[in-house]
Amino acid sequence: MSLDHAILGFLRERPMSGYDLKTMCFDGRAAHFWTADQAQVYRTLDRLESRALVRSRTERQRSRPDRKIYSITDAGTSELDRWLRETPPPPPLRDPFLIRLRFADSLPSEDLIGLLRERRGALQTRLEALRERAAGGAHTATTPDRAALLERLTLDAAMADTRATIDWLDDSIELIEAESEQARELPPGTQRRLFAPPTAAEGAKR
Amino acid sequence: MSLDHAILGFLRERPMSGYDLKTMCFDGRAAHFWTADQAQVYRTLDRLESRALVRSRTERQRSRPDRKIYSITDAGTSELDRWLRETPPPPPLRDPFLIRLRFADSLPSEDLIGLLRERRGALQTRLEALRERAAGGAHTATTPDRAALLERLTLDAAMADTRATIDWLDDSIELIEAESEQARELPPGTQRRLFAPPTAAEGAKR
DNA sequence: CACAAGTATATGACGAGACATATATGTTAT
DNA sequence: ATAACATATATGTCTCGTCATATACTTGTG
Repeated sequence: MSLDHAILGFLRERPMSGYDLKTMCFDGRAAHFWTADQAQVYRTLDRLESRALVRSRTERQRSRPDRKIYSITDAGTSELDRWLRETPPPPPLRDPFLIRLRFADSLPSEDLIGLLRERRGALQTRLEALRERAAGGAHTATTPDRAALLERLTLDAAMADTRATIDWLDDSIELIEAESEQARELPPGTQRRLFAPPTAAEGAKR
Repeated sequence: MSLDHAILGFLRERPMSGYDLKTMCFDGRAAHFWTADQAQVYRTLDRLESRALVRSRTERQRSRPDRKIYSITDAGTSELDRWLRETPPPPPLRDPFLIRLRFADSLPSEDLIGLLRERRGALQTRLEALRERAAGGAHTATTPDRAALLERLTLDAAMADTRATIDWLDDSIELIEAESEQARELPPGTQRRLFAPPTAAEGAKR
């Protein structure tokens, strides 16, 4: 259902072809909060048209394949506005990386830390890409344009999320390093232990 | 694939039935990073057994339905350890709420802000639940147990993520309020504008 | 006594999403 | 020349995940 409304949203801004939606939107402006497969975009457009939420006209091009330009209908606009007011509960968090981490106690400490550092690197790269997009973005906080502000906020969300995860990884690496030090000092059997704060990271925020 | 390995991970800790996996793990200890439908758990166990990664024995109970207790095989343990070392790129972010936000410029400011506040409330509730779980958790940062530490880190991840999103929502609400003030002062046509920092929130962190 | 809830496993049906492949044409690079 | 690439749409197929439903026994509640 999400993809349906994402497409309605983009088509309300301007009519577009499936190709445009895929390349400009789901591989571009929306890539940091929603992606979509090409096949899925076309099939969703079909379905939306059959429900009369969008309509299409074929645009003939010289020396190019025809384009099917979709535009939103009044019914589509109503449906979008109705959907915008819904407040479904946030979906449960699901992160495959946390599955890996949760069961990685069978790995040597070095490998485990390597795993976390690798992930950190990937997220750092992602964060830099997001920052570049934000810098080049339309709404550099001066346009009194609601849509541009909201687009900017979606980028902020992605950046906030990525940065928080990086910080968590840094804290986690430290904790694991401290714990593996400790294990070296106190070989199995010796069950005395050093003090460590409540896994740090968890200050008295909010 | 993720569910396969989550199940292998839990079964490596101790043999369990599908019912246990569903109620204790995917509705309990793992719920903050992975969930699974009951039907999917049983079907995945079937598949893992047919691949000889787990085996089952039927435990007869008096005055209760039989239980099929699954345990991990050597092949299962190898597969889990192999998988643990994989470093796939982080999956693209996907957040249905951000679709809604992105296209919510057709809503009146009050409704838009209501949407954000509602979400904030839901996340605050989630955060409190996570904090309780963390407080009651096994690893209160004193056990020198790698598995308990890693379990704790997954909770930290969920809390960090949730808190970051709440902070972002607070910043966003402020920005939208500021913008809608501004719009009231400068009715359409009047294209002068007030100063606003680069959507705040984006300090010079990291 | 009826009914709901807890324990326990299983199947049918469907939608969402990913991947591969097919088709057609023109331009650009090797 | 030929291959690769960009433009443009479409279909087949598969996995993952969700929802509904079926079965069967027991305990607790009204």
